[in-house]
Amino acid sequence: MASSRTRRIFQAAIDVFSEYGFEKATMDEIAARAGVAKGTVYYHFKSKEDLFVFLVEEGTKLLHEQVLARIPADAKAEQRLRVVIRELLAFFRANRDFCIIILREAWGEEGRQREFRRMLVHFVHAIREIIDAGVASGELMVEAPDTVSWSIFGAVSNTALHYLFMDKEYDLLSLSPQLERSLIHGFVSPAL
Amino acid sequence: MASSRTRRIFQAAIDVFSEYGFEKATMDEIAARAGVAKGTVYYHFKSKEDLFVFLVEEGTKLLHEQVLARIPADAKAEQRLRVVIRELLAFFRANRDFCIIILREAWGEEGRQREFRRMLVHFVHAIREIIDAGVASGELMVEAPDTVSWSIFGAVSNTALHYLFMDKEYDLLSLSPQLERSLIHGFVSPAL
Amino acid sequence: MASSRTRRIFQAAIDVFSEYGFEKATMDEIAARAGVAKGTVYYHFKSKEDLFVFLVEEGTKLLHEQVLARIPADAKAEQRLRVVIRELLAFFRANRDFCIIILREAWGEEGRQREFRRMLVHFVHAIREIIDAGVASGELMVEAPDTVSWSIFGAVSNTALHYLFMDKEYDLLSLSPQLERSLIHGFVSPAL
Amino acid sequence: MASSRTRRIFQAAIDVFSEYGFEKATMDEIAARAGVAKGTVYYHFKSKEDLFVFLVEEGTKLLHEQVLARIPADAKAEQRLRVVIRELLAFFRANRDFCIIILREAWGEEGRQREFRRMLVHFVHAIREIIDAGVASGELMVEAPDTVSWSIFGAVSNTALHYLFMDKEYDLLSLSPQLERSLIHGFVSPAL
DNA sequence: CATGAATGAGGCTTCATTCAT
DNA sequence: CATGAATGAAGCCTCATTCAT
Repeated sequence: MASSRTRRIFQAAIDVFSEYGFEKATMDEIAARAGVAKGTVYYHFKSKEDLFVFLVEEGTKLLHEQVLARIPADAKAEQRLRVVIRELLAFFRANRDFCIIILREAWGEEGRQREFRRMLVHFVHAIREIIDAGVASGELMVEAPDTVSWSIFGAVSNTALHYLFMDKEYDLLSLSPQLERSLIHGFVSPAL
Repeated sequence: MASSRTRRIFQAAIDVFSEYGFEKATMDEIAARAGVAKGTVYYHFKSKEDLFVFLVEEGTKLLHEQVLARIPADAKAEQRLRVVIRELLAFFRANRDFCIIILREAWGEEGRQREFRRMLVHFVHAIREIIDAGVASGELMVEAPDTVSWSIFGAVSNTALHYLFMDKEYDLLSLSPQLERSLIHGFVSPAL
Repeated sequence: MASSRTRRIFQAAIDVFSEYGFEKATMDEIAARAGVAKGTVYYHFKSKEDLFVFLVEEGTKLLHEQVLARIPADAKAEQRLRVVIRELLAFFRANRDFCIIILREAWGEEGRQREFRRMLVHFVHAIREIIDAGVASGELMVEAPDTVSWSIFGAVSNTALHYLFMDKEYDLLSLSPQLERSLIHGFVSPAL
Repeated sequence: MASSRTRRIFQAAIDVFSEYGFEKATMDEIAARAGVAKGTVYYHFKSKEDLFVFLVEEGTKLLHEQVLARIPADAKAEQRLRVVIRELLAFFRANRDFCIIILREAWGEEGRQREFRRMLVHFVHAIREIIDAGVASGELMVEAPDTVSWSIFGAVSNTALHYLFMDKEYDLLSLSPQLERSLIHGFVSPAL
């Protein structure tokens, strides 16, 4: 990702993939939005698939930097989970197009789709470790940590996706308190 | 959906769409799996898009019959939410391919994608009504019923999807107790 | 052309052919407009081409009855030419769709196109005979009777076509005096 | 129409269209005759229709250059009409295929057909202006200049078409004196 | 490094025709 | 006689990829 030419093409690709999906996106459109000739795209990326693979790698890196790396190592489990939820929403807001791509292209048996799932699995695994630690310390009570980890991820990502498609500019961060509360504490009235 | 021929083609379409996604699925493959000539597919459905539209309609009907219609009208909110979760999982198990299609093709701006979202919105709205009733009766305590409804749906569907892609035959119903518990009551140890 | 069924289909064919042209017309549309099943069309006419051949035959007959047969055998050449022009315009008015088909499909090397040209040649030959007779009697002075015959036919038919496409209901007969005069006498001011 | 490749394809298109007509012509055949791959045709012209539109534009230009621009501005009306007839025949001879296409595809309601008619209307209008001028100067005596203009055009074009289909190599220019004379002066014997 | 013309495999769709009922 | 479901050849068009400049 050295040259700025490469980056311009890459950004155009994210743009186009998120708008059309992998199959319907065309290399012509990507080249046009990047403002380069089609041959140039092929000079920097060997194929359409390759462009997509790059996306996964880049995304994994970003997810690390912008979400996982920000989880406080020494806080309590609940607090760490709250941070995950909040930062994941922030990540969605900051990388809208990219997130749409991932969540749309993760379910299937094509090579790139497995790649995307691997990335999600990796992320969910991080959630799981927080939960495991919380359980070990007696702070949390979770029978099926794997299921719970996926359901947290699913709840946050699907909800975010829904609001983004309702309104491109929706401030996802405002959902954070509600999601944190309902996911961690549930919503049955304590009184009952 | 009268003739059995029509149904055969429709089933083949679900099959192929779930395996390849809308864009990559080919009418040739659908015809081959249905065991008819390509022209026959077009005799029964006027286009690829049309086949997809049928899918939405059929799916909406199934979702109604197999999930929404089974929610007990007079039970308590918590109980009704548990049923929704359980039946949704059962629905995923019974209509694996169809569900994969929906969740994959729901996010985008194409006509069929909006159609799918409309269907999801409809379903989530049903969850929301249960929550509203529970809040009205004091049984539940929910600040943001919309967000919570989407997060329930997202949690269940994403988790189901994940397990299905890990193992086609995974018994999704076994996830039900865990999801019911963690979603409704949260998972912070009561002790703390 | 016995049964009324056959006639209904034939009329529908003229309708559709004149609207779409031979190639773009479909047997489905013809069947639909005739109010019969597609198989029925094939029961009465062996193929699309066959339907077209019928058209030529039928048209030739009509042209005979409605134009050629009305030329007074014993009148002077000029008078007979005037009748030809007038009756040809009347024929266009009465068989609008059919005439459009003929003039559109006459120029090409396909079998049916040669057939149509044969029909035109036959008609133009009738004009030529009038001219020849007029020349023989000293009434007319024509160096190239063949060329003149075609140019009369071309002038009348093209002009008619133009007005019909400007206005479906245009009264073609009103063109008759003008065409008769200008074709037979020319239009250079006699004074000069 | 810059590159020679583009021109080769265009020529092949005229060739094929004139031989088969718009509907029956295939892009495969055009590509084959141009000696390029099918994709190449689409690289230069975005659709079959587009190729046809080009034809109209190109043809309109040629008609201007080769016919209309050659009409002497200061000659007498009769002389100018003679030139129109002569140059139109020359145009038919020089652009045989193109002319066949135009006259065959001008009558119908499709977009391209209206386009072709527009072109003819433009041309006939030029004839009409000559006639109008001749009438104004007292040189001609024409009651219905519009009808006469169309009939001149129809006479020349239909006659030319007929001879071309009889003999591809027929020397159309030899028809000019006959057509000029019979159209302008009529053919009733002056003696009578 | 960059270009963009050229390619051809492959996809969607149409439609004349057949044939079992 | 009549039907309409079924067929498959054939047409239009797209687009990832290559390559000579």
